[in-house]
Amino acid sequence: MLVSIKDIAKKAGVSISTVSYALNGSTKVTKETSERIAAIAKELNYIPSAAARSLKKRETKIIGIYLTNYSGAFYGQLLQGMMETLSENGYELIVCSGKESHRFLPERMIDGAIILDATFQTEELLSHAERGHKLVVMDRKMDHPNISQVLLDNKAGATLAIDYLAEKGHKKIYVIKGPEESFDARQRLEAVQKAVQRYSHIEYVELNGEFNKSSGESAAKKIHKEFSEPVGVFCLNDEMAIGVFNYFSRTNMRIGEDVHVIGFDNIELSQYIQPRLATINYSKHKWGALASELLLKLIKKQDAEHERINVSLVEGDSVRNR
Amino acid sequence: MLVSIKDIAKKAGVSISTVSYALNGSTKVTKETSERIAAIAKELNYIPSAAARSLKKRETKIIGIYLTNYSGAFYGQLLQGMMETLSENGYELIVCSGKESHRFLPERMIDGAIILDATFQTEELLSHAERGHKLVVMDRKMDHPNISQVLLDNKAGATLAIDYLAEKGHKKIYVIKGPEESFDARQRLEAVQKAVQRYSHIEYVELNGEFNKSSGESAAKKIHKEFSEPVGVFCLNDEMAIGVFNYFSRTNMRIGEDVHVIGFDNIELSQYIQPRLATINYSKHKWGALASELLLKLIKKQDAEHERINVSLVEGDSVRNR
DNA sequence: TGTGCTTATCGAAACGTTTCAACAGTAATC
DNA sequence: GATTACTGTTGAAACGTTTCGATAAGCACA
Repeated sequence: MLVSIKDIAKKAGVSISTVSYALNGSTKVTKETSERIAAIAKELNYIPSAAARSLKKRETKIIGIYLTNYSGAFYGQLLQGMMETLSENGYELIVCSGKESHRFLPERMIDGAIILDATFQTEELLSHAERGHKLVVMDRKMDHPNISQVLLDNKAGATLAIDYLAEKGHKKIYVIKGPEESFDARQRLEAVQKAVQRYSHIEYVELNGEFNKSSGESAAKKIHKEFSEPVGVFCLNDEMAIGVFNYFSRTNMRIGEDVHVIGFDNIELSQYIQPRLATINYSKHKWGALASELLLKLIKKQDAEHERINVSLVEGDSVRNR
Repeated sequence: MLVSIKDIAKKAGVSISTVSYALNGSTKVTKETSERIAAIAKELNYIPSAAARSLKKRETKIIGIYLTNYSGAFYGQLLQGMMETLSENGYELIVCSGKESHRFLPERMIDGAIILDATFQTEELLSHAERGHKLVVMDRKMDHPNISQVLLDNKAGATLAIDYLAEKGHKKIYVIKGPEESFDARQRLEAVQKAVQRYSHIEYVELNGEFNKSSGESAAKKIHKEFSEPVGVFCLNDEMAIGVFNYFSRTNMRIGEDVHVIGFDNIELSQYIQPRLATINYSKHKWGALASELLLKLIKKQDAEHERINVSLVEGDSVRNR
């Protein structure tokens, strides 16, 4: 027996509409009754039903964040950034992951969603936007009045990394790529290819990677096999760089001497490993917060906006002069 | 204009109840009409309204997880563990954090909640349980038919740590405590006090800590000031141990020689810092998964259960023989 | 006294489901 | 041929809100 607006109405001797208006702070209802109703509501321990409200108002005050997996090292900070902005504005965050969850976006009448999940087809997202759903994408470029985007400046980051290696005198550079599905990986790789062309004397080799430690290790193994002179290695994310560290720690080769490594993401770990990993930094917290802000704007019927998160170089002893 | 069950009914020339039964796979409705309805539903691009269903059925298929903050190092794995079990069973996970979110538990008619948030008062939780909410607590002991609990074996862990230090010949042991609100911190401290009594020759000192890096650093500073001979330090979590590492890396004292450190949690970082941090390990993934399982059981009207997560010692060069 | 205006309150419909009880229609049983 | 039992379908109420349009009361003014 949930206590509803109806019970309050009965006890207060008014109609349910009055109660509804009162509880929602409408100016129509007189201050006197309004206070009386509030008192009764508290007394009866009234709790509004979010479901009923959603049904009627066609809004849920819920935002969905879609991730592929969140064991990844920086999702914590990302979520933290989102939570802060969202909860300040009365929204809650629902975290969705896995194939099943796609169903969820339309069914829940979620007010909006943030996408960081390559398993979504762009057409799928487009059709949601077409139906009026508000989206923010963090993992692809899209152009639609219901879709905002906030992307990393991957190009600048990758260029920074290559320049750094070149500047330190490296003539042979390996790049450990990311998964084909990842937008960030593709953008970073593209920028690398462009950057490397500017240095005609540099020998440049691409290796496959999957943005996780074990693929970093496998790549490192290949580098080890054909090793003859000091090389630079740009890992398209830090996680793989850790894998490279792991591999070479079991050999007689030294990071920062024989193998010079730079990563991307500046995850927390990177500052603790020895030697400190050079990498490309950006604020995950800000990234999440900005995505949320854009989404809230979009929900308030404002226009789609496109933002970019700046990146910067973090030097570290994992890269030294050749 | 959302397409509803009503539109399907009209198009199929049947009543809305038949459509509802058909779509829910009731055996009452004949296979023939059932298929016809399904076809029409697909054709019209029908999407059920979760809000309407929730309102009527009084269930949401949403589980809430309440956290204080999730930038903490192990929340990723924890959430991952939860997500897996929950989504297999058709539930979604809504992550709640911050004072505001307390309101959320009753309003959303969430089917159940997992609590890992010391800012909840135990009485508050009790009253929710009393109203019929299903809860799993991971951060306190509670006994109620609607509340299951799954706790770490903090006692065993803390004892393991002290024994390890004692075994390595340490005669002076510092303990860096956790925040007073934290159940885990309290349990660990209690066990430490008990364990230390068994070694009458050990000098034992408590220092305050807040489970974060900076409080680890402050504690380290104190240790540094009164330093005269090699000491053992048990940090009640790894995060603070990292703080201790940070502090001493700026001094001329060496971890594993002058200061011997053991932590608790075995966060990912711990295996990468130099020297490897000795610590107490347990599976965060399993912890999360088990909590979810218990909650699902509870929702299916089964009894409350209490489970315990085992811990084990991870040796590391941050603790050596004295 | 009647007209018009404002203000506080109310009734009722609507949101999209689920599900109980009722209902025909057919088949089975005596 | 009457009773019973089952089967597939239906109507209607209910879940707890919001909100539009109507209504009544109060007041000022002519």
